[in-house]
Amino acid sequence: MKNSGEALNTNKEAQEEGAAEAGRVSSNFIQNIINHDLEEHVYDRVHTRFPPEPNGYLHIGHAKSICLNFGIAAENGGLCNLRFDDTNPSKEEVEFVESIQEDVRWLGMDWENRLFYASDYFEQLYAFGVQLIKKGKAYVCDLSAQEMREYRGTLTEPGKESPYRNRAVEENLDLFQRMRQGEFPDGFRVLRAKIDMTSPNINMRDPVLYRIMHAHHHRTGDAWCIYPMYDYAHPLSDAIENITHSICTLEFEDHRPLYDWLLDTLEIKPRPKQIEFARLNLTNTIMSKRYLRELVEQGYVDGWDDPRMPTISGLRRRGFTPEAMRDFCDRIGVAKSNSTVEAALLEHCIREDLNAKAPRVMAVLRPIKVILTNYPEGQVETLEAENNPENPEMGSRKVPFSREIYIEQEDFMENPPKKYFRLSPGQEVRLKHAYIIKCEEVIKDPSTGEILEIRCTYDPETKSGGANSGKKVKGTLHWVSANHGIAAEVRLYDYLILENEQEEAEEAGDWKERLNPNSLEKLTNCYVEPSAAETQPGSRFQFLRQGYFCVDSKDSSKEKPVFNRIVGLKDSWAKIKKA
RNA sequence: UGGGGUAUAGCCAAGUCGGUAAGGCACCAGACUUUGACUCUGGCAUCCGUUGGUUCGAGUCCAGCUACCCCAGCCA
Repeated sequence: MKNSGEALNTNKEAQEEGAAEAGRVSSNFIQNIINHDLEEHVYDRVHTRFPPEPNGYLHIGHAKSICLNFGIAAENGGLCNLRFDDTNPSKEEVEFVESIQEDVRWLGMDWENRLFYASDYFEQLYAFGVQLIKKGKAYVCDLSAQEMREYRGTLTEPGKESPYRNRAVEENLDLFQRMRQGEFPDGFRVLRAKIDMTSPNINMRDPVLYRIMHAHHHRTGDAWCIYPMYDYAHPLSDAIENITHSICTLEFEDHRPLYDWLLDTLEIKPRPKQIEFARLNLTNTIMSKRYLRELVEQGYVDGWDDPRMPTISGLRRRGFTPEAMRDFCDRIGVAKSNSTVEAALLEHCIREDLNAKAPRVMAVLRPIKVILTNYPEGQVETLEAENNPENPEMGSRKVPFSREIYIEQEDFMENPPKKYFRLSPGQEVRLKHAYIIKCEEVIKDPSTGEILEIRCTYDPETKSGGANSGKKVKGTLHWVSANHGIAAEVRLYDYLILENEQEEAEEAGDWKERLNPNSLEKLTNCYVEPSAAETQPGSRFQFLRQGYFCVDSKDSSKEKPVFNRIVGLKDSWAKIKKA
């Protein structure tokens, strides 16, 4: 048996290990509270929970909460439960309990054998209700919803007491039991806490604890026709699971007095502590469940897992890694001020992760043909190409080279501006892993002026890795051999929402006006080098000089590979061009 | 005119007993470069919403003011 001193020590060690692993000292106000609680022996352990309602798909805001709850537990040698807050059957579905588990697992979190449902506690919750009635702290109220609203008062005016407030305990007990029995229709009566109708905090004006709802519950079926409210079920579920720190978002701050009232009234001894933090806001996207649903239902996107969506499933399909997501959640921090994190930080996190992991490959998205006039017809060379300069252990691959190749349209300009390092008439560039070539002639369609092909010569002395490969040129281009390239589709994603700096009008409904009409660009005439086509859905690459791409998990096939752009590479040329 | 919160750089965010403003992203400059990437180096708050006060000393303590967010579901 450990004494509390040892337990504390273990916690501290775990915390230090966690911090060391992360390479930084984790410091946020929640950890400070926990440090204090451990030192003062308010608790001798840490137990958190992630409590989603299964009424939709998880998004990156939930990821913040998941990382926080599981992370805080891990850093303090504690535990974190996954609990479905399924107290409103009219909104909840098994489809969501499944997708939520998939998403939490994908993020790398392990709830072990601690998967719970608030609905598991319905019987206990009912018993607590009976206790409250017996203590004279709850009563059955017959006011209609409309009447109750009127009795509640307003933000500035106190409410008034319900005429049913002083019913006898026996009558309340009888009525509550008959509510459960299904004797009354929906909305006919409710169970209410008896607190204070004049409280300046509206949540304390005799809040509803139970409502009648003849609805089929995804787990309890038709066993119940009364369902507990969040404010009632949550603190008690926390207590039942021996949660120490119940972390939720800011809008529940006003509910904490009720949370505490319930636990104190029921004399639950080491009371779990509710702590509120600011939810995540991200630029260039929307996070509200309602708006996300509109995007899906009104066809602005292809579904909840559309790669442009901020849902976990969307980000996963886009090609984000769990590691990058966790890193992001670490970096944004946890505090109580409403804030909006720039999308650039998320992009940085995925770039940093993939820079180390993703094999390099060459792909031409908007091809233009280059003919090497002095390269023997029919000859094919197999060039050696490193897979990742950041990580030599990733080895190398073979890339076929021949007389006709494709390069990127934007890598050639007939009349280049200053500082243009790429191909233009008379200029030399290196073809990555291959030779230096020189542009000799531009073939155009005589009627339209469109460039049909570029004729170049190559310098056989400059083969990469060869004795004379040291020659320096300004530019290096990626390319794909015309006869060997695999045709592919590439989907370029951009922000869903455009931020207009000038207009400060950010009223609730106007997000649709900021929808980016170009959030998806499909390129169907792309060529990737052969090695990129022999892959599994979900595998990720860096397309040299372009960005990070992921084989689409739904639409890609052997015959026609489909790649999603996860994020582009940083592009300082784009900045120079603009200036 | 009620209650609960929050204000530190363009964006996040540390700042524990009051001792002279961490870190990251973004941005700028340079080095390196067979990816205009990566990496590296340097720069980027005389100042902490504001006005006063206490103090040898205030982002931290006190008082006032201002701005923004949340709350009147039988949603969570």
